[in-house]
Amino acid sequence: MNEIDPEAATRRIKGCCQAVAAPLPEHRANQLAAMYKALADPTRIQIAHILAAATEPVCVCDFTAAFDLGQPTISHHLSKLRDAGVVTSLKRGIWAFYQLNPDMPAAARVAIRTITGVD
Amino acid sequence: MNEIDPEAATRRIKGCCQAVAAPLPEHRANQLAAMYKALADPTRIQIAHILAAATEPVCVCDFTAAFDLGQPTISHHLSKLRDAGVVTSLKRGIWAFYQLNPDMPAAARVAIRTITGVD
DNA sequence: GGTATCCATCGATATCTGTCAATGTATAGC
DNA sequence: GCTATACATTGACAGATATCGATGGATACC
Repeated sequence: MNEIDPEAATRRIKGCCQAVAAPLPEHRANQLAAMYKALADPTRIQIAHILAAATEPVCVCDFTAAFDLGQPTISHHLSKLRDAGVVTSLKRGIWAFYQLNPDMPAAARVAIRTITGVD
Repeated sequence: MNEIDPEAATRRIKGCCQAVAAPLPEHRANQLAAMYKALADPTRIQIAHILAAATEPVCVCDFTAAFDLGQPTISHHLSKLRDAGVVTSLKRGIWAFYQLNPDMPAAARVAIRTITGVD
């Protein structure tokens, strides 16, 4: 009703409160949080690093060889990255290959560049 | 002993394996993962967004007013960001104010720029 | 000093997450 | 078809996390 919330005005007089930026759209905040969550694990950071350095899709067996983790765990991490749109997968015969998603969200691309240390 | 691991050679013949980039130093992967973990929450994304848009340190009471969350929960999120080195805090009288850490890790600075949509 | 306010910390709890062992599914080669 | 291999999925479990209510510590004001 009132243009000014009297309680807020009182608080402002007391010297603590100020105008604050409008929040990001909820879906945007969720989207960014989900992307960072996908990268919020050392193993997935390493996977992203390996994929960023590779010139061809990388076989899952290379990941299971590179990390001291069970095959289901590697599979779990890869699917997290795939769900986040960071990587894509393809099957060739028996093998599954992963690569960075060429259509990765822009925010993810920036993060990958950070991981590779390009800038 | 041998220069070539026969089992690896066999697998290579089968067509699945390839040379893969050396992993990042463990501490670097952990550091990046911890930083992304700090931002892997919608509320903390919003907090970072507000701080990036602010010209002065922001009072905790502004955060408790901006989010539909209890005061202890806000305090929890702020301390997560502080532990990650993304924000710093100061007390003035009764109030606590938070701002982006001017000496934030470079990777965090890139992430904040992503959140604000500057690039 | 007494009281009120702001914020951090503690304790509890429900949910999420990383990991492994076991199982399922699909393909290749015999 | 049978077997072996590669990978995904499921189930289980320990540890982390987001949230809240309650409490505690510090400061301002009377």
